[in-house]
Order: sequence, then structure tokens, then C-alpha cells
Amino acid sequence: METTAPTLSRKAQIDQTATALFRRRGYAATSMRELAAALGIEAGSIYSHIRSKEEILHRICFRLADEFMAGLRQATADASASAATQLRRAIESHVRVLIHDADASVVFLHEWRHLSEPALSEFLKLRHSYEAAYRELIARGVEAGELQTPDPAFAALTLFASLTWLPNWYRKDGKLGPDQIAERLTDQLLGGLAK
Amino acid sequence: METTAPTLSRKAQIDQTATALFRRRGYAATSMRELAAALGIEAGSIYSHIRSKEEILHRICFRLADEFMAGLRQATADASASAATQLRRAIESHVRVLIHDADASVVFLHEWRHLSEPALSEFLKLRHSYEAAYRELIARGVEAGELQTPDPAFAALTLFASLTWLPNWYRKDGKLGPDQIAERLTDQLLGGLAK
DNA sequence: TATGGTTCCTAACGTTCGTTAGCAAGGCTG
DNA sequence: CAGCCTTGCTAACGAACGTTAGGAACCATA
Repeated sequence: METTAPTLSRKAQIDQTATALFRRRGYAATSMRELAAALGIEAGSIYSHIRSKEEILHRICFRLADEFMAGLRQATADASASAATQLRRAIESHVRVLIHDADASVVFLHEWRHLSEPALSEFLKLRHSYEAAYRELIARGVEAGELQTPDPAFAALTLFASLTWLPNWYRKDGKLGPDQIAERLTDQLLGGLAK
Repeated sequence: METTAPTLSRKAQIDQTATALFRRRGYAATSMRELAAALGIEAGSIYSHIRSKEEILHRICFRLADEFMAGLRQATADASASAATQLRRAIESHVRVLIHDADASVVFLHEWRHLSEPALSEFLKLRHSYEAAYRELIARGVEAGELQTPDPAFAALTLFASLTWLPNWYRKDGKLGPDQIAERLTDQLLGGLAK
């Protein structure tokens, strides 16, 4: 099981370096020669490991989509938990992914538009279903009286906004951990919260 | 006064078309030939009106910075108003700019990083002072007991997040106007609000 | 009727882009 | 030791990039 890891090693290294560059400079403004220089090799050499520049972006975006989706599924797996609890768990999971994979998350959030079809449509479908699940979670919580908010749709928007903005200010050495951030978000945006 | 308007007409048209393209495809991914095609002319012709591609971006970013700054100054001009009232007015003004100049706002929010020095540093300084003013406004409101929030710094972050996210969902034909959005933001993010 | 400003064209410049072909060195596995 | 896989190189391809030069209409004002 450890024997296949070195096989993907260089490719994973390319993904990781590209992720950092895509985040800092943007996908379109990052050239393959820049990426190669950051890796200490020549531009042509990259193509021994990947098929195209967009393939890297594709891999980043869909890997993160998988991580976010998996977190959501896990958070909502326990059907006996209240909607508010499921929501808080989902937010916690989302924040954890954002923090643990910060560079890739930013690429996922902002560079997906440079995907070409049909990957673009597939990506947008995933994103839509993810957001819809959150909206439904909030609606169920409000309906059950576990959450209070004057406008559920508006609360959902504010929630996504805060989650998307998080990588802009989060510092690893800050005083807030994932759980505390998730708690604050839930409290601040959704009034009460039933355990 | 109307005679100088036609003089700038073509240049303004270039700015406007470029703004829409920069928003949809990103600055780096938008070519001068694309921009020319959208204008119905050849690429070289653009340079009768502008000096460089970056000059367009520069003009967009700093024009919006001016608009946001002017709104903030106006909202805080009345020193006799409470901090909470000044904050609500500032948010209202910000939302109004976002909605009225949606394309340019998105470019302002996301494409500024493609500015080169020294414009980049100048831009960041403006942005920092703008955010600092909001943080101070919130702090003053909390100190005066007009606003309630468990964590003022966190509330400021959530506020900027919601404002930045707004162009992503706002539709002109939606049911919420600028004032209602500003009111909801203030209420949702800052507990009570003294008139 | 001359002049100057605005507008746009064609043609091309030098550079950079993503990508490919062909080859070679090194290491692991049979 | 043979073969394969990984890794990287040099050199170059065609395309696209931002930008410039030089010229030509058009339209206003003097």
C-alpha cells in the first residue's frame, strides 16, 4: 500500500505547487514555465506527469468538491440528530476542509470558472446540490423551531458568504480553531441552536 | 458641460465593455482582441484611446475605490449621529455602489491583484483604511452599547464577507432593494441597533 | 478651405503561451 | 543482466499575446 505512493509522488508535488501558484496569482496568470521554475525543472518536463494545465485545475477542483461533499454526507448521516445539530456539524466539516486545505480551497472557490465543458457544468451541478442541501438544513431547523432567523434564504447567503471569506483572514496561529469558528458562525447567523 | 462628454465617449465605452469582460472571464483571461471584438473594432484600434490593458484595470479599481470611500465619508459626516446609525448608513451606501455598479464592483473586489506596483500598494492601503473605518465604527457602537455582538472583530469579518458575496446572488428583479439588504445585514450581524 | 482631433484600419513587431517530439540517465523488478 | 518505469532534458512547434507604426477617413472649428 505504501508502494504506490512514491509512484504518484512527483505528480502530487506538481499539484501542490500549482495549487499554491493558482491561489496566489490566479490560474490564467500562472504559466507552465513559472510552475516548472517553482519545481526546479523545465517546462516540458511537466508533461511527463500530466496531460494538460487544465487537468491540474480539474483535479484540484473536483478533489475539493469530493471533500466538501463527503463532509456534508457524514454530518447528515445520523438521521436521529436534529437539523440544527446536522447543520452545525456540516459547518464544522466545511471549516475544517477550508483550513486544512487552504490553498486548494481558494482555487476551488475562485478558479473553477476556467474549467471548460463538460467539466464546468458538472462542477456547477455539484456546487448547486451542495448549497441546496444547506438551504434545506436551515429550512428544516427553522421549521422545527430549533433555529431563529427573520429570513432563512438570507441567512443561507450570509453563511456561504462567511465560509467563502474565511480563507481571506484565517491565520493558523490565530486564536480560533475550526470548532470555535463553526460555533460562532452558527450562533451569529442563526440565533439559537438546539443541541 | 455636455460638450466634453462625447470626447470621452469611446474611452468610456471601452471601460464599460472591458469591465463586463473582466468580470465574466477575469482580467488575465481576457485578451485585447476579445475586447476589440466585443466593441466591433480591431485590437490595434483600442490603443488610440488607452495606453495599456492595465490602465483600464487601474481606472476601474480606483474609480470604485473612490466611490466606496466617498460613500463612507458621507455616511460618517454627521458626527452627531450614533455609531450604529453611521454604520447602517455606511452599509447602505456600500450596498448601493455594489448594486449600481455591479460589474465594476466585482472587478474591484477580485481583479485588483493584477495591478502592478506602485498601484498595487496604493490600492491595498486604501482598502485597509476602508476596512479599518468599519471596524472602528463597530467597536464604537459596541462600546456605546448600541450594538450587541459576542465578538466585534468576528462581526466585522462576517459583514465584509456578506458584502463581498452580495454580487454573487443579487438580481435586479429580486424582491430586496439596497435599503432592505443593508437593514437585514445590520440586524443579522449586529444584534440590536439603536436608531 | 485648412487644421486638428477622433476614430479605425492593416500589418507587423517581439514575446510568451501551452504543448510535443525525441532522447537519455537512473533505479527497481523480472 | 534485460526491461520498464520514472524523471528530466533540449529544441522547437504553431498560436496567441500586448503593443506599435503609419496611414486614411470623418467631422468639427477657424
